[in-house]
Amino acid sequence: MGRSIATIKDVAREAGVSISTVSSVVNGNKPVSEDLAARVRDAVQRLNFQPNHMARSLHAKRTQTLAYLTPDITNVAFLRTFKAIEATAHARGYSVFLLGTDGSVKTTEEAIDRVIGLRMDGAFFTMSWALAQTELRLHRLADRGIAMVGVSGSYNLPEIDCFLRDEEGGGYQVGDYLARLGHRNILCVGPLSSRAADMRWGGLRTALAAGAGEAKLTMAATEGYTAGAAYDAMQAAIGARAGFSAVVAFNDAIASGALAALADNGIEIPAGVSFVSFGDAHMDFHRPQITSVTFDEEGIAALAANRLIDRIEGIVTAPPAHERLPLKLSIRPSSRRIDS
Amino acid sequence: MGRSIATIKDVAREAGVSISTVSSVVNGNKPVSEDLAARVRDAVQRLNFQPNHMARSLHAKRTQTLAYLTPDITNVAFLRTFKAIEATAHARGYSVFLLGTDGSVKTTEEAIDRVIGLRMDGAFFTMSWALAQTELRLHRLADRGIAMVGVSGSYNLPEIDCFLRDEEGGGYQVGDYLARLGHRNILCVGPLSSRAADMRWGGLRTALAAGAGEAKLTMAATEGYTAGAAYDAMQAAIGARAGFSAVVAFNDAIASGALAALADNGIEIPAGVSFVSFGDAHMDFHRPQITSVTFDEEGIAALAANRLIDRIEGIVTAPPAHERLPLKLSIRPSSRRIDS
DNA sequence: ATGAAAGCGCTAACAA
DNA sequence: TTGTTAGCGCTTTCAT
Repeated sequence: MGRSIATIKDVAREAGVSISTVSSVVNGNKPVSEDLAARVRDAVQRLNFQPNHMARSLHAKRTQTLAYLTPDITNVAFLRTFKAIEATAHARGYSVFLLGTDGSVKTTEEAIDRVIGLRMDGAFFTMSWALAQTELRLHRLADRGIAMVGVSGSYNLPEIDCFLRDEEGGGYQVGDYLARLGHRNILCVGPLSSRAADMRWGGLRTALAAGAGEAKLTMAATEGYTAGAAYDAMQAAIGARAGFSAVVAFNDAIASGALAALADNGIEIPAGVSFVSFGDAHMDFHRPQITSVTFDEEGIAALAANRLIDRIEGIVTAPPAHERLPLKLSIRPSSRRIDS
Repeated sequence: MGRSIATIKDVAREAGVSISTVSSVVNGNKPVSEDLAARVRDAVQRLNFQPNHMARSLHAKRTQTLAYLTPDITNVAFLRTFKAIEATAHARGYSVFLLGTDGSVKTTEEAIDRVIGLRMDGAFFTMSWALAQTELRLHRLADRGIAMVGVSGSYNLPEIDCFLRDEEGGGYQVGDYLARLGHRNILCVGPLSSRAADMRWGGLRTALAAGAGEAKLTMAATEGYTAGAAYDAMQAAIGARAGFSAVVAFNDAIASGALAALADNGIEIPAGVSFVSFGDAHMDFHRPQITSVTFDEEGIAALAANRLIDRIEGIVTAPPAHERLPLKLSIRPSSRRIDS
């Protein structure tokens, strides 16, 4: 146990060469005679040498670490994004920290402090509401030359690359679909004061207006994004006899709470009511399967990761791009045609 | 943007003091006259100085970073553990990397490489099967003085502190409960060659033997831990008319696949069959609610995190402890009494 | 092709 | 109390 870790110096001594020669061999960036190179490789092997990352970073002023900030590390969609980001990052030699913000400004600030403190090279942001509140302080990162990109979420920050979802388009697809099935009274369950919600419900409303003369949209507002809140909101809506033939849930967590409330009231899907969700592919095994708006998390993640690293490494210097990636409506048996 | 980041030197110049004075003020470990201290704090403020973590670590030979290795970063139970670990770690000044191993030896090795490469101070391991396979190579960490503790999972590694779950006790509770309800034919869905499975089914069997003279345990083996695999296994068991009155699922992912298969075959819970799961509290909103074995993830995580850090900081030097923390059976409406 | 030496930003002896 | 200085382990000129 006492055996201390081998340094480049130890390797140099062991191989009988200078430390700069060792460095050249290890990094393979400077020509070295085969003879010495072999001896160095040998010594590295014997001593189990691994370059000290701290020393390297200190010199390079780069740490090869990134951060992924997201409001809820428990949300499967974000996790899938993280995983994909990590894969790309690892492939390019970067490690990434998963930092939860709990959707609170304070925790977000702490996370940002951490990014700065650890001198991370870049950060991915889930473009959520709390983040937008923090926006003003994001310059702290920019000032220090820390690269940033936005993923998922709905807020577009003009200063940075953003790879977001076409929420409006997604909402439109849902509305269009429901309208075609003959639905005229739709209950939306989800948070009220969220940009994402505005866009989703907005798209929905547009489609309804276009496709189905008279249509009514009722809101069942949840406090926050939890299944519990959705359960309560749904119970309230049922109690109020809101009179709806279809329910649209803001996301899978919301969906699962709403579905539970529906079940507890003996309302069956799709017989009693049709159900659609903005899904995180969380509920593949729910029965009946839920029609939902899905998204290529992995694709967007790879895009974002490569862009961030390209910025860091100076490969891309163009002005920030703002992309809205398409959502797809996966139709499953949770909705049915009704007679008007 | 071009503005480079302030170093301790800049602060020293700005405040008109020596760098060691700045250091003392920043770290508050050496007495400094109020006059100079104030000037330093001012300069720090003005220059927005934050000590360079790399430089610090280089000197300290400590990075204040930890790793949490787990087979599936998508599993809610592990994530909750991670979150709790992170909370404790942050409170004590450490950051933690979430590293997925996909339950594969190769990926686990890569994760270990990363731990070494980044010179992390310690690592949490989910004591899974793949990890046990890697066991022999874990000495690479030990050799370098990297602290380790095991959490969750079932494998006890004698060399390190382990905070595991009392799987057998959990299994026993399930068996006891089911036996009391009169069940004599029980189907177990889950992986076959897993230590955790052995222990869970073992406890179950013991309880059955103790409580219910003749009882039959049938295995529906899944390949891996996915809901998809469970769905297939359950379908097969139903097809084989295995004749069971109760199903016990290995975990929530398995449960969700099995439940889907049951539903697709028109078998209702608990009317058609009783259902119990080793749960990750993933399914609070499933209907009917599932009786399940639950666990205090947060508690174990805090325990493990504090222990790991205590080891790193030399606060604890006692020989490795091996604790098995109790599981609790949360009874919900998914099981019913049957007549024998 | 090889090596000596100067930092990278910080901490901690050691002097003053 | 304050300042000077020698590293921590590595990369990278710059000589040789």
